[in-house]
Amino acid sequence: MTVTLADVAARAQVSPATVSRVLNGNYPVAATTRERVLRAVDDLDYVLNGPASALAAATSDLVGILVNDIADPFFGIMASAIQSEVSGPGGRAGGERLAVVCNTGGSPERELTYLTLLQRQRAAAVVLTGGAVENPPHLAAVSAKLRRLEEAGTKVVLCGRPPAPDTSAIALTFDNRGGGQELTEHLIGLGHRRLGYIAGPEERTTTRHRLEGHRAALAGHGIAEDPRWTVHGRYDRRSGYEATLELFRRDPSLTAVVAANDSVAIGACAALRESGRRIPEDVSVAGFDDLPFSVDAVPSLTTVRLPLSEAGARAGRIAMGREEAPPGGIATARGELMVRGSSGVPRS
Amino acid sequence: MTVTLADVAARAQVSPATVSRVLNGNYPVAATTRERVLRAVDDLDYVLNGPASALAAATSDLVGILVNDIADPFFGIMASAIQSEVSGPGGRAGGERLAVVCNTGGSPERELTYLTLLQRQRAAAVVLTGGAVENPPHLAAVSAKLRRLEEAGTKVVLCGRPPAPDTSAIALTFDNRGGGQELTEHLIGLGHRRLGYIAGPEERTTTRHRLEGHRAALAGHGIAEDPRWTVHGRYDRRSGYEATLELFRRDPSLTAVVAANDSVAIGACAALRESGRRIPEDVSVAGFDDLPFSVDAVPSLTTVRLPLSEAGARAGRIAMGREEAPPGGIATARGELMVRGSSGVPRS
DNA sequence: TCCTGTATAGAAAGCGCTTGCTGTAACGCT
DNA sequence: AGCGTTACAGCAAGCGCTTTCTATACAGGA
Repeated sequence: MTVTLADVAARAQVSPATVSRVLNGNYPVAATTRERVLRAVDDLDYVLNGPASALAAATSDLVGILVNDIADPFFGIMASAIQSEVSGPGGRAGGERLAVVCNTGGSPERELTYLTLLQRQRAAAVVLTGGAVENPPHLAAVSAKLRRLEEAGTKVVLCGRPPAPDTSAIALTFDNRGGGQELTEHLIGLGHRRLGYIAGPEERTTTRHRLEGHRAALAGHGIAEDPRWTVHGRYDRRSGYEATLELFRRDPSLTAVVAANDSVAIGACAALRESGRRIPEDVSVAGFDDLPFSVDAVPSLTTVRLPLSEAGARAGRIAMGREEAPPGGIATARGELMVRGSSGVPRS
Repeated sequence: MTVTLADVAARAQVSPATVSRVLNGNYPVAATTRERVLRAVDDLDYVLNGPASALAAATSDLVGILVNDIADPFFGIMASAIQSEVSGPGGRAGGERLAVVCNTGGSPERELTYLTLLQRQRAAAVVLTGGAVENPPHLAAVSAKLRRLEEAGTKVVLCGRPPAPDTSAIALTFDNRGGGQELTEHLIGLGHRRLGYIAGPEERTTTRHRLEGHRAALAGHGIAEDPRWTVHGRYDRRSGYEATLELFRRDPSLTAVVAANDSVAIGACAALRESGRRIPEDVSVAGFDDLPFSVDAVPSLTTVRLPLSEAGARAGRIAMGREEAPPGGIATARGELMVRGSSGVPRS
């Protein structure tokens, strides 16, 4: 059998209660006794039984991080930042909290399943990252779930995600709308009037907000939008590649392509190159997020930088109660326009 | 208070034992009773108490996945594959297992801390991904930890990592040595005789094996290696950028740069471009891993494709006991040389 | 010297679930 | 009719910890 608290107690000649107190350090224990207990723990290689401890104390050291796609650096960067804050300051996995990343794959069902699993584990906190699916029943289901989690004492933080109605979840959102608008305005400023837009999956807040920003910019400059100029796809390179082909099949006269995110933009670049169009001489391209590889694209990608790491870190700290929640429970971070080589004046 | 099993039992007019059996489905229960219980569960919105269940049953549904850097797609892709297998076939997060990704940041201490945390949670399985730190005391500590985990009934699988001595951990490794050799041989075959090598961090198995392969290729073709031609760095873009500058400062006559991985190679490309060297006309570049963005680099990157997703999926299945372990507990996957635009014949 | 206060340790009652064992009908067999 | 089976359902004993409450010892004050 594995070593139990009682074994340690026996070896240290104290009661189990004392061992527990030494381990938790939340009750005065004489220095000599503590010594003895600690040595016994060491001698026996004792490891606390998490479930038993969680059951008795009605608390747990699990913190859940939900991401849409763990293979996407967008989420990886946020998750990494959240995790390092959750694991304790100083970068050590101290504080002894187990930060766990759960990959929903963007599926509403899996999102709910993971929330239930975390609820079952009585997680100390849950951080949901990235855009939400905008399907009303699902939204309601998630809100209900979050409410129950909060009732059970789980701290809920949303990172890069709009507020959840009827919950007291803290929301750290990105100004996707403003970023999208600024980006398109940059292109318009360069002289572009015929802009294709490769949007993300439908029914996603991120998709909608970025697209709204784009359209606001067009409208603001009196540019009538052609419905052929918008294509929806996934948030990946492949999708950008295919959507670009489709876009130019529909209207070969486009002078710019705005993508839902950097991965999509990279795919768009590939498609343009293969079809013999130069960037940015023939067509300008813009992305969103400013992921690490974007600066290395050739030409480097014009995009909107989102403070993923900062937001993640903050979300982690709030989840741990180490930072106060923003007033109103909502904070919005702006994106920063990064003008690089992939955008230029259109060919006349 | 939250709803307990007893509450459900009361509402369904059965004993707690029966409710437990309905929920676990591991004991015959009359259909009508089951119905009644299920309805009560639904009515009360009951969620099992994980810790209590784990304590009583002495098992848990937690599966740990250790990665060096969650923001790096290399690990993201493996983690994603592992997780989807762990969460049950069909992609649903069914099977009700909580696959948790733990980010060690490449730190030996955090690796051990996470292993202890998982041991504490009595994890059902643990998958360690990526290269190991080759520091003897640390190696021994990890092996000891893995042994204790196994004693406690935790299944241990290594994915993309060499076998752990004195444990019965299943190891799914990559043939980094062979891949490195093949890659360099490709370059030599093109006519290169002066090759720079940007290695990963020292004391890492992955770093060592890839470098060994490179050197084996050189030796096999009678090319004497200049110590100035090897620089160590981190596994990221930045490191590749700096290392390349250093490499050409030391020896401007190099005709090829082989990088520890694709991110490093991308950084190398940026440095070369900025210093006015064309790829591959002036200098050829090669990476390793074939991450998704590598094909989109300009020119696209010559590299070695590793079956990350396949290996991860297999590791996940083995961890779940859904696939038999390979004979001897070890399986090695070969890399596939991907010749693309970044490598060419050297300028004469 | 006696009493009160302070510091420390122990006893024991759970936390909410699982499961071996013990009923107890209903059924089919000889 | 008698009895072994089968099919469920319940009882109750933990699982290994935490924590409240109680006990003890010693110090200091009156």
